[in-house]
Amino acid sequence: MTKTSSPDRPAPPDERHLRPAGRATRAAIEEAARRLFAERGFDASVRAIATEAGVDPALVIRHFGSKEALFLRCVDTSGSIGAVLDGPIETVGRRLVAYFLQPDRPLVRQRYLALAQAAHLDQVKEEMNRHTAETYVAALAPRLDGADRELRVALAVAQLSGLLNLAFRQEDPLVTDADPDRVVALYGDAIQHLLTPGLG
Amino acid sequence: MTKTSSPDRPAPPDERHLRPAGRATRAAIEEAARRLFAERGFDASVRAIATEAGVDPALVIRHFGSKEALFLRCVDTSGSIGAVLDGPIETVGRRLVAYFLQPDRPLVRQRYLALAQAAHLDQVKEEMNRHTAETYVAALAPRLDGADRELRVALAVAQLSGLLNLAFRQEDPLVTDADPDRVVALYGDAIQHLLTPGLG
DNA sequence: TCAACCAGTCAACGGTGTTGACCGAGAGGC
DNA sequence: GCCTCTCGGTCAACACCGTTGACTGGTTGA
Repeated sequence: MTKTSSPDRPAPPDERHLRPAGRATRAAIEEAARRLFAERGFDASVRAIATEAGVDPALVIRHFGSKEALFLRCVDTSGSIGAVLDGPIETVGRRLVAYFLQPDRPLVRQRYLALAQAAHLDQVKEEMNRHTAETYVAALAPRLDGADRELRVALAVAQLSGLLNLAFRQEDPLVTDADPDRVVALYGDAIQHLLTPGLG
Repeated sequence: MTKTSSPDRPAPPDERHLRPAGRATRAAIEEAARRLFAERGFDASVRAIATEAGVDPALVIRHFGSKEALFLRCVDTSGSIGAVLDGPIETVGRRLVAYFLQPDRPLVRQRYLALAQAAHLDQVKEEMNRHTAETYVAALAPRLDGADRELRVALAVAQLSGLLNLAFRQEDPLVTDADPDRVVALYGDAIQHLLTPGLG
């Protein structure tokens, strides 16, 4: 008796064979989750998301398996960072810092805070490591000179994460009260020094 | 009617006027908390700490006020970092990285993970900012040349926290699998570049 | 002696993520 | 048209969390 079509009872929904009603509420849950995760980070509770979507909390789990899986689906790490990485390699350090610190892009801040808050979950860790490798290392390492190209890009990502940590999460006044242009110049050059030691 | 000596009922214990029995169990709770916080970070539950100490969970709160306060008391940020900071300023970058990445000091790793995990708590944020200012900025800024001395030290701390984040929390294989000596050299020089731009 | 106070226990509150039992409705096969 | 079966959804409950307040005993100081 193969149990391919009827896995016991709880039956995890497979995205495909869903009826229109199920697809609609599923979308409503995901939309509510995106909004609340952006507002409160991983602290947004499953029950609050369910209330926002006008649905029973159990249904959230039934549709997405777990809070962690729903979170991963809602927080996409993609963004307009590609254009920054594709620009001139000699000035990518300052451009990266300027991109993440721009005050008129609250989504960047929100996304970082949500991810940093949930970084203890294994799947989130994997996703972030994958993002580092497939976005940053893939874009920059081939364009570098010298040894340890991939490691140097990874360390540059570490520098970036440290700055965002102190500025957004830690909110250290020494950084938040500083002149943003000075931060871009100083920290951007430090990143640049790791990527292209000879220049600058 | 001044309520200086009798604040209603619950009476927060003031460390001073404690009977020997109270002092003993208080110490037992703190010892259990230190062990469990080191093992599991902030996820260690008050109930688990109480069980480990052979005590009722309510007593933990009665003695320390809250889980957060107990955590702050147990995770001290002090260490042997002072000696590293007091050494030659021209090579402090590499020495800092080497100090934190040394594999034979699991306490450094544990302490960082516990603090990073609890960084969303306001008092933990304040404590970490205070530590940055009083330990790192106070020790290094007066010995630097040029402008933005304090900001540059704070940004160097940001660099450090980013490296520890990627190495300990994120466990990015690009960093964990790399040759530690290369990481010390590359990242240490990047920090050094921020502190003493002219040298090296 | 007796009142005040400390040490400690107990049950409960409101919150969390998650599970399993249950029910109504719609779709497919005969 | 009926019957069956699966999907959509609700409900109550579980186990855990941090925290609170009421309560009991034992010790201490006046």
